[in-house]
Amino acid sequence: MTSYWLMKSEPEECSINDALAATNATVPWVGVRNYQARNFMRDGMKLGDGVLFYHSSCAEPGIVGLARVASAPYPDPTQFDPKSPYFDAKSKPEVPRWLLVDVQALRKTRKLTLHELRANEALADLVVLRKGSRLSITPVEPQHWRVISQLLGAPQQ
DNA sequence: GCCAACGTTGGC
DNA sequence: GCCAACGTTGGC
Repeated sequence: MTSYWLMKSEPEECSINDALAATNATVPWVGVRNYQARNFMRDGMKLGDGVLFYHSSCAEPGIVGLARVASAPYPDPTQFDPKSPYFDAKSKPEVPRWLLVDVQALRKTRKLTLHELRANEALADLVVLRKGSRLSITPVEPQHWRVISQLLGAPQQ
């Protein structure tokens, strides 16, 4: 059973273009340091799940591409790298605290802005739009996925 | 840069 | 196990 997810990335860290330019258009989703988001990757995600690629912390946040879950969960190597901003001194290699999945970008879409998402009544219950939602990974209900797919339209350059 | 809304930490 | 203090996220 395929599930759907929305994954936030800061475009200065890893934009949809960066992901598409990577080998196999696949990037390890490093840096998740929130237990709830980690648990979505660990317990919820399956290979091939649909992903909405979202740009956050930028001038115009919004969905910018379609992607898919491209690996099983595995330990995030940056937690063990003292030079990484994501280093976690409390995490031991024997018992990794933080996991990630590989994400394969499938295509760029037009930007479906946060403003546009909020304006759409059919998306009123979209998890990422809930008041106070801060998670970088949120589930997307199938009906929301369908609505968003419609809104995204044809592939963009 | 502000700040609301969370999540985490650590003293007790 | 409570909860105050602190840190983080992310839109604006």
